[in-house]
Amino acid sequence: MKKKADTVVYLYHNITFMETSEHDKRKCPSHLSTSECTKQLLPVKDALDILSGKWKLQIILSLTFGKKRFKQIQREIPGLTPKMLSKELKELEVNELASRHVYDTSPVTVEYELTSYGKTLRPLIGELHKWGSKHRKRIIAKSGR
Amino acid sequence: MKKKADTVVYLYHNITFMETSEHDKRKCPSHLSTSECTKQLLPVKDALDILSGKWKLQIILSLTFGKKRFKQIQREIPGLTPKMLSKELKELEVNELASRHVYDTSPVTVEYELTSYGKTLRPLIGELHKWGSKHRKRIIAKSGR
DNA sequence: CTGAATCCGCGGAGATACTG
DNA sequence: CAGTATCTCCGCGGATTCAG
Repeated sequence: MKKKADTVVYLYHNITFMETSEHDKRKCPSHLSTSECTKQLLPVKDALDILSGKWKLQIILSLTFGKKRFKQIQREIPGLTPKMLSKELKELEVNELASRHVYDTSPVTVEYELTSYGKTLRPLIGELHKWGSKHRKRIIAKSGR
Repeated sequence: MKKKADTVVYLYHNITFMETSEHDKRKCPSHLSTSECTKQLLPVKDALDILSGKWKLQIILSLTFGKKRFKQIQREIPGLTPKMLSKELKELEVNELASRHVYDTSPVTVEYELTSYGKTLRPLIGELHKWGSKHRKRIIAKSGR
């Protein structure tokens, strides 16, 4: 968890802050002012970071169907290794999209669950789905298959 | 441009097709049926592919402000090399989000422009922006800076 | 100016094995 | 079961150079 690296600070949430003093035009499209950049571009990237990647979406989708245990999720998503699952779940937790509950059984039971905040992603995913469907149809039509 | 690789076909649009015959549970979350997977997951991924990556968003954003020449775009986006810009623009073209016009001057002039189809991304980006902004505020508040 | 070609290094992710 | 540790490999993307 780095603290500072040049003019940009990365937090563990994957959120990029601009150091107001000196970032200027260097990390930002030059047709935007500094504040415009922060306002326009970064939030979109934040949202994208949450959803993109090879597994995130599938994990989120899996959790929308209810509480799941670690192994359960892994079984549902072919090819997903424990290392990756662990990493992704941590990110979801840090961003408060999923919650982790440990039950003191033996061996341990851990359940993951989408938080109510996590469920606010629904409409966004809906929009992605809407546009994606149209796009898919359009492209398939073109390539004539 | 591969044609077939196992049960999945990748086209140059980055669209993933399922071979209906045998993909079954192998490339898909097992809690979804084959058709469900195609219907639910893939379109969202399509949309995500269009927008994610280090440069795509900035390029699209740059083009929303009007026609631009190659070098012009590059100048506006710090750190963007011609190789990457070229690659990204090709993808946008292939997906019909941007169009390329060559003018027979000397040296050559090439202009890029968002297609009207490309502009249909607007609401989607708007949604990403909306959610991303909220998320950003939430996380910043938590980490108390 | 608008790219294409080449080289190369780093980090992300897979495979495998291991621990509490 | 729920992860961690270690190793390895590959490919993205940066830097640089060249061509039309």
